[in-house]
Parts: sequence; C-alpha cells; structure tokens
Amino acid sequence: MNYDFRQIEDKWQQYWAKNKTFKASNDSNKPKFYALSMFPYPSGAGLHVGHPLGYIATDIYSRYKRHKGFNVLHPMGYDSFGLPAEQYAIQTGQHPAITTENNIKRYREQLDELGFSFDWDREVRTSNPGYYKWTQWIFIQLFNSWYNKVSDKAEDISTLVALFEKEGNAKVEAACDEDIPVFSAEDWANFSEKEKQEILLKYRLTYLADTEVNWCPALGTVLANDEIVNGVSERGGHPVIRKKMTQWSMRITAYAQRLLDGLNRIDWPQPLKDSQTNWIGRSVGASVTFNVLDAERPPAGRAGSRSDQDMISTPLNHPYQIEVFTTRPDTIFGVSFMTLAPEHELVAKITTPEQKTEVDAYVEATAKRSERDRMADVKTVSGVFTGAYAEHPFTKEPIPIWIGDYVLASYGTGAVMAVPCGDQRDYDFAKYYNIPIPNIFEGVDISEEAFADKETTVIANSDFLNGLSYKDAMKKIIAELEKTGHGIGKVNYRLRDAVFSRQRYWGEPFPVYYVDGMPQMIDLEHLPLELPEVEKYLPTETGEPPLGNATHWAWDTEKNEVVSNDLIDHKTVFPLELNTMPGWAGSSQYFNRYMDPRNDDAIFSKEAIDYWQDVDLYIGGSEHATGHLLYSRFWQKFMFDRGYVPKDEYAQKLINQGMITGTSAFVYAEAVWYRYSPQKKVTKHHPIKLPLRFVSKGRVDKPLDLIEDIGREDDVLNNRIKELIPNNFNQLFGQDNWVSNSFSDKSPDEIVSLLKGNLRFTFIPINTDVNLVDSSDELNIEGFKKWRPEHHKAQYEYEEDGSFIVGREVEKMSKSKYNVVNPDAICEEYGADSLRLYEMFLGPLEQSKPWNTAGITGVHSFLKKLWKLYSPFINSDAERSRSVTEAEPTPENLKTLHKTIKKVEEDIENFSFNTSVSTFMICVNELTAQKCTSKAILEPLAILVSPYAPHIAEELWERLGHTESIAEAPFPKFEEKYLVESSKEYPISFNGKMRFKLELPLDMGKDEIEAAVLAHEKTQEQLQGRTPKKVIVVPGKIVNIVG
RNA sequence: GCAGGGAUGGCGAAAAUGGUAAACGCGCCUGAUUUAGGAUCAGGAGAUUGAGAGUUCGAAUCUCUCUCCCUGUACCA
Repeated sequence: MNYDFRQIEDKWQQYWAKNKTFKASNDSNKPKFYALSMFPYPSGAGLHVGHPLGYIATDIYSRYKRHKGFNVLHPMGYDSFGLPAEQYAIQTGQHPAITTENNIKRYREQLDELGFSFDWDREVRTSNPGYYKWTQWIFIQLFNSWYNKVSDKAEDISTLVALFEKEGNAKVEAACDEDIPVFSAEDWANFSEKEKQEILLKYRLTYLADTEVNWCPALGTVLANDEIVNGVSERGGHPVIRKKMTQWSMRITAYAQRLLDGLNRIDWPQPLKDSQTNWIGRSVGASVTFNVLDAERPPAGRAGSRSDQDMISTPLNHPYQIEVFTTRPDTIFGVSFMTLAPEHELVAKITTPEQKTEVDAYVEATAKRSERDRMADVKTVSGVFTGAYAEHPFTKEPIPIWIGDYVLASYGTGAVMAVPCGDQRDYDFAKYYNIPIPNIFEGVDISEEAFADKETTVIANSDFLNGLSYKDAMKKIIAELEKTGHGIGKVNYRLRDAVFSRQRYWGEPFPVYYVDGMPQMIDLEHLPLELPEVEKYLPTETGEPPLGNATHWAWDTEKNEVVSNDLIDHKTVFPLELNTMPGWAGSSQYFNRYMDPRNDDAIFSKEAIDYWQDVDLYIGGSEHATGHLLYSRFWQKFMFDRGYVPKDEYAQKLINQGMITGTSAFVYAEAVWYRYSPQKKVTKHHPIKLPLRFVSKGRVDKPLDLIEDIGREDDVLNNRIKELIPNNFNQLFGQDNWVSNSFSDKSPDEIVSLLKGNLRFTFIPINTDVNLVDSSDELNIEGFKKWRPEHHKAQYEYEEDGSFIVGREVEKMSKSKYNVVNPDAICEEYGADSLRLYEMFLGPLEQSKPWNTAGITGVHSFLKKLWKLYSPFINSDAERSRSVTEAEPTPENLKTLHKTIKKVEEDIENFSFNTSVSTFMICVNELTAQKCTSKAILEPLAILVSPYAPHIAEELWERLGHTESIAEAPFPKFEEKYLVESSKEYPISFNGKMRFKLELPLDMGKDEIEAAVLAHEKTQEQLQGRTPKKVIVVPGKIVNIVG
C-alpha cells in the first residue's frame, strides 16, 4: 500500500475537528503553555507559502509541548479591521464586512489544509462587535485613568480629582499636557463642570487634542508615523502632508521609560529590542533657557563677534526666553549661535524689522515644502538670521538667533543651541554662513569638521569647565545650570504620543458622544457601540470622516441607544464621535482575549487570566517592531497598572520568523535605440519600435539597462529594420522629431547605412509567472502566450537546444512580480506534511530564505520512506509480519532511536527545526538499512515525527494498534545508556591537518593513546623519519602531532 | 550617517564549549529498472569557509583590518 497522503490528511483533519483534539481547557492540573502566532489580516490574495512559516513553527512547538504533558493554548484569529477591505468597498460598494467574511473563509480553508493544532473554538475577529466591545472598554478605562509619576503607574481619574479637591494641581506630578495652568483647591471647587472636564482631559491617558498629524489626502485619513514609509503612505504610496486636527491621542509617552526598562526582562530578539529602543529614543541631557536680548537695543558689532561687555551687562528686560534641549550641556561655552525651527512660535515675535521680509519668505518656503522634500534634502544648508540675539547664560555674550529647517519643530523644544565645534550640522551651518567656530576641546583640530567624540577629550576655553572630562563637565554644568536657574537636567524621548483617531469607516467606533463639545463615555452595559451603516465609505462633502454619512448616529442618553441624527437636541440626544480607531487597537489585547474569548461580562475572567498569565512563546514578523509590538506592550502595562492582568509584559519569548522570498522569473524583451547627435556635443537615444522579440537567457549577452554601455553590429537586426521600413516607417521611428525628419526622404538601404554602428540595444527583464517555469528554468512558451495573449505574435529567440530559458532573481513575494507560490497547489501535489517539513527544512526559522518548490521532492520522498519503514504494520495480512514486529530491538536500532530523540528534543527547544528534519532523514535511512521492524522503535519514532508531520504520524500510530490520537502520547525519553561507546575512531592530524583515522578504546589513557599512535605505521609514514616536537592528545576527541 | 545581522560546493544549508569542514536535501553525472517519461534503487563528482593579518599544537568558530550583501532607522540637537 502506497503513501496516500490525500486520504490520510483528509481523514485526520476531520478527526481533529470532530473530536476537538486541540481544545484547551482553562482548568487543568497540567502546567500551562501558551503558544501564539501573530494573527493575520485576511487579505484578498490569500496565503502564500511565506505566511505559514511562523504558524508551522508555533504548531510544532505546541504539539511538542502537548507530548511533554502541558495544557497548551494555541489559538488563531483574524485582525479583520483594516484599509484594504475599505478601499475595496469604495471601489465596488461591497460592504467591508462581506469582503472580510469572504477573505476569512478563504484563509480558514487554507489554514485547515495545513493541519494546524489550533483551538478554533477560541477564534477571535477584531471586527466582531462581541470582540470590539472590549476594545471600546479598554479605551474607556484609558480615558478614566491618569499617570501618576509619584507612584509611577496609571491610576483611576478619581484619585486625581481627590488631589485637586484637596490641594489643587501644584504638587501633582503627572504625565500630562504642558499648558496646564496652576490652580488651588479653591480654584478647582469654583471651576464650572465644563472647565473641570477640560482640565481633566489634559491628564487622561487618552485625550483629545489639536495635533499636527500626517494627513494623507488620497486616503482621506490620518496616518501614524509607522504607517508612513519614505514620506509616503505605506499602503498605496500616496503623499502625506502635515495638518492640525483635533484627534484622540494615547499618552504612550507616560510609559516611555517603562517600555524601555521592560525590554531587559523579556527574551525578544536583539534587533527588535534595538528598534524599539531607537523608536523610544531616550536621550539624557539638559534643558537650558536662554534669554532673548531686548530687540530695541541690539548689541554693537557684527553677528556673533565679541562686543562691548559693559554695554550688555546692564540688566535688561527679557520678555522672551528660548528653551533648548541638549545632550551636550558640557559644550555650552562653544555656543556661537542658536537655531529655531521655522515653525517655532517665537520666530514672529523676535525677528527684527530689518530681517522680517527675509525671515517671512523663508518660513513660508519651508511650510510649502513637504516633509518628504525636507527629508530627502539633507545635504543643503539653509537658514536665515532673525536679527535677534540671545544672552549666553554664563558669559552673558550675545548669541545671534537664526532659523533653519534642519531644526525640527516636533523634537525637543524646536530650538537648539548650536555648538559648531562639536556637532557636524551646526558646523556646516556655521561654515556656510561664516559664523565663528570657537574651539572648546583640548588639542583637537576642528579646521575640517566638528569633533563629536565625547569620550576622548577634555574641555577647554570654558571657564569653570576647563580641564574636565565629558562626564565630569556634564555633572558640573548641570549643577551650575540648576543653581543659576538657567536650566535643569532632563531626559528627553523621541517617542510621541500616539494619535488614535482615523477618518475611516472600517474600524472600531469610539464609545463617545459629545455634550457641549466635551467627550462623554458610553457605559459598559450599553456596549458594544456597533458600526453604523453608511451609503458611501468616502469622507463627506464637508470633509467629515465616513461615519458622517450615517443618518443613524446619535446617542440617546435616556434610552441608551443609537438613534437618528434628526433627534439630536443636545439635551438628551447627542452626536456620536465620527472617527474610528486605528488598526493597532484591536491587536493590542487580543492575546489576552484568547484566554476567555466568549465572555460577555468581562474582557476575560479572573480565573482565565490567573491560569494562563501570559504568552510563553510568540512568533511573528519583525515588521511589527515599532507598531503592534510596542503599542500592545503599552496597553499591557496599563492593564497591569489597573490590576486587570498579573504581568506587565505579555510575551516572555518572541521569535521573528524570517521572510520567505520568491524567486522571480524574467523573460528578456529586446529594446533598440538609435543613437544620434542632433547638435554637436549632444547625444540622444531614440527608441525604435520593432515588433516585440523575447530572447532566451543564453542569448542575452549583456542584460543591461544602461544603453550607453552596449552596442554591437547586428546584421540580422539591420535586415529586420530594413524589411520593416517601407510599411512601418512612422511606427518604427515615430513622428515629429529630428529622426523622422532626417530619415523621411531616404531609401531603406540609406536608412540602414545611417543606422549602422549607431544602434544600441538592451534586453529589458520582464517578470513572468513563475508557475510557467520548470525546475531547470525553462519557460513553457505556450503557457506564456496563453497567459499573455498580447504576446502571442511576438518573436521568440530560443537556445540552440530549442528551449527558452528565463532569468531568475530572488525578490520579495508579491502579486505584481508574479512570483507568488500558493500552499494550496503544493498541498495538492505533495501533501501538507511535506509542505510543513519542507518549510522547516529550508533553513533556520529566523533567517530569510528563497523559496524553491523543486526541493520539496526531498522531504516528500523522506515521508514515503518513513511510510515504507512501517510496512509490516500497514500490510496487515501476514501472520508472519506480526511476529517480526514484536521483535526485540537490536542495540543498533536503539542507538539510532535515542540519538534521534536527543537531537530532536534539543532542536525543538532551540527552535532549530531545520536540523531535526535532517535528523529524521538520517534516522529513517539508518533504520531502513538496519531493516528495523520493531514496534519498540517505530512507536516512539512516530511520536518524534508527529509535531512536524502530524497526519502521517497519526495514521502510523493508528496502524500500530492505537485507538487514541497521538497528540497526547508522552514524548519518548532519551536514555544515555544506548549511546555509550567503547571505542572511538580518532582523527590523527599532523600540524592540524587530519591524515588518517585510528580506532582506539575510549578508556585508554593519554599516554597509552600517544604510544599507540606513534607506534602506528601510518604515523611513521607521515613523519618520514622526523621526530615529533609535540603530541597533543585530547582523549575522546583528537590527536594532533606537531613536527 | 547610525544600529543590527550576514558571507561555507551550482543552490538551500550543517558543524554546543576552538578539535575529522560541507551532515541532510535539491541540482548535476554514471549505472539498473522502464517502450518513453515519471517514479524507484545503486554509485559518483563537486573545497584557499568573502579577502588579509593575528592568537593557537589546532580557527568556519576568538581578535583586528578591509570588501560586499541584507534589515531597520534617519537632520533627534
């Protein structure tokens, strides 16, 4: 009987579904293990072979843990809110819920095909009201919380109100907005209800604020920083501009330090930790305040030059201060100018009348430039002098104040103290505008560039800092700044509060209505607030988000339900929030919801969270490093602070699976140019539109895109052109240009002689469907013509053997490159077990590697060999076979088995799944050679294989006589005694090079080994009479003879 | 620029702690079987471990210098 994988896989997939083999219980005596794969966004394209990689790894580990006696939670669900379904709705009018439903169906089919051990009873979908009820609930919890810096955690807003009532806000240390006026308890008591709410909003962990946002006009929405790639939207590549809007924000900055600290306690990949660390961007330094000198009394002398000390030492009225943040306050004596961001609010106030025109022009020009331009153009130095001066806090000298677009309004205070000798950007600026560059470093040459290495120098020309190292100078200057009131030591973060509003339809509605402009939360008992139906999914004509199209979108505070907008009276019926939540909202707590996903009374029960605690193993892509994986940590910490979860980090171990890249195939299309010189010194290339010709790879001598680099005489080409000229002149050369004019009155022969030597041609690689290419890179031409009917008439230039070979290159798998390989076709041809094994066999889990379907035959024939090994149990007819199968295992059999147990167990623990597949192959090869038919060997082997190839393992297990699933069979126990050897084949090397091997007993001592080796004839042969200088003997390992 | 990770036969890769380089698989070659192809079986070829230096009895592995590739991030003061 042959290995009929289709029948076997169908059978067991049905069995698992019917018997709920992988259902996890929230109540068990077994130790728990929570294995989680990042849930997918169900896109319309379905899964390609890259997607299951991480799922297979998680599945193997889950199944292994089940064999090891754990109660395993291994859930799956869908991150089903998102842009593509909405874009599709805009284009076709199909409701995103329907699109999503269809896509999920397709995903589920594909997932089921692969035999995963998911507990599908726990499936979640972020777009289900029953799920997003709890996303809304968390939002409300955040709204009702503030961050107390004293207790260093989030607390209920009522504790803040209590503080206000008792002593006002002067002593309150909170993560909050910066523009909050100080008030007393008495003031608080006298505030109106609305004033109180306005103030509280500035403290809440989610708050409404006017924020500069990344507005994407094409998508009609705001984007988060991590949704923008290279200045354009991640989805669609549309331009993004800065715009001020009232938006919900999440006060993630309150958690900046804890998000940083937490990284030390979790086993996550270093690169991922690094990118979170960079994203949070902690920098230690000082905030320094510079007084702006009175504009009415500008100091004498040129900008930045030394001026008359007496004149400015008189006390001046300083209406304006510039606050800067610097990581190098120790270089404060090197300040020779200051730079403000063009958007800085002081710019308009301090600019002198003489400079006004120039400054205004610059500010305007900068505002017009998109963020993208500004980023791309890092090299150009630009700026304008404001005419104003600031006073150095220590020397009291005047410092010219400039504006420049290299200073960003969004970081720090939007102003810098420029120290050109210590910062390259300041240096370039100073050089460009001829501003002095005082040197404050001992013995350092700054004539060419700034000196930024803070560790290796000593401060000079800096008054009381002279002679100090960076470290000491830092301490001293901060103390001095604090003493004189000019500044304070400060830690700054790059991390910004996260904008939480999206102008989208297909997302979670905010459980918010507005009374007198102030946001009010809907009570939990009335949640979920379900997404309303709309006519159109586009923003409204007045520019409101899509929910503005809903006619039924008002909150009745008496009936506690959504009612028609017509009923809004601002007394009992109020308008609802029109924005929806961003993509990361639903994914920020899904891992906890899996613990108790059908609970309608709580996000999860106390029993469930107490039992499961946290995720033991989390596997997913690294692209979520600064998105999902940061936000979810933030929410978890918040949930921890408020006592809902027992752990403030939710995933102990995280693995990023590598990307599986595609191997694109290219056909080469000939492209011909005529090179001519319409004027002296001008060379142009004019395309000649020959009928399309595809050339096999071997005939492409130089597939270049640089036309200048290639040129050859080609009579064939010339003749083709000549033939085509009479009837196709315009088509070949185009009209209305120099070329056609100079050719129009020529005969074909004349034209060809003009062209001679001036033709340049290249071969343009064109992506072709990889499914039309076989394993030796030969293109199926008929298939190609069918796929691209427009190329039916094209000419094809073949190899000498008549084949047509494509070029290949490894690229990211994508629809547009036609290099996508689907798991379905592979399952159909080789089976799920083969696909699972092959994906693991491809290479280390975390590494990115190219897909090559051809290699799958290796693991597939391994499975066939495995099947064959069990044939005595499969061919149940003969009585004879039973006696054989009960046979005692030989020592050889046992050695092979236990070697395999040891290696596979180590491999799984180390997530080295690729090597255990090889181990299985070796094991089966050996057992086959040993003609092993012993049940005592084959039974444990089936369990070893089961996490990797569960279908065949179940089938073999059943054929071995079991009636229960293999899923919970105990993992075989490794026993050292079967591996003990009595002798070792020692490699004998001479000067480090292995020359021959010698079998010696393992209990032989060092001296005995040395004697035995030296006495050996081959040793004498190698030495050729020389006496060895030294003999190194490592018992059990190696012998090395030096001489 | 900065940070992180890489480079091992034609390809994917394997080699805890320095100790027989290339296990395992693909591909290739030869033979058997087969009408042929496929499948199967038996056998085989394939090497300055990116370059250079150092430490060592011994280096893919440790140290330094360089080259190239990937990934992330970027005027962060």
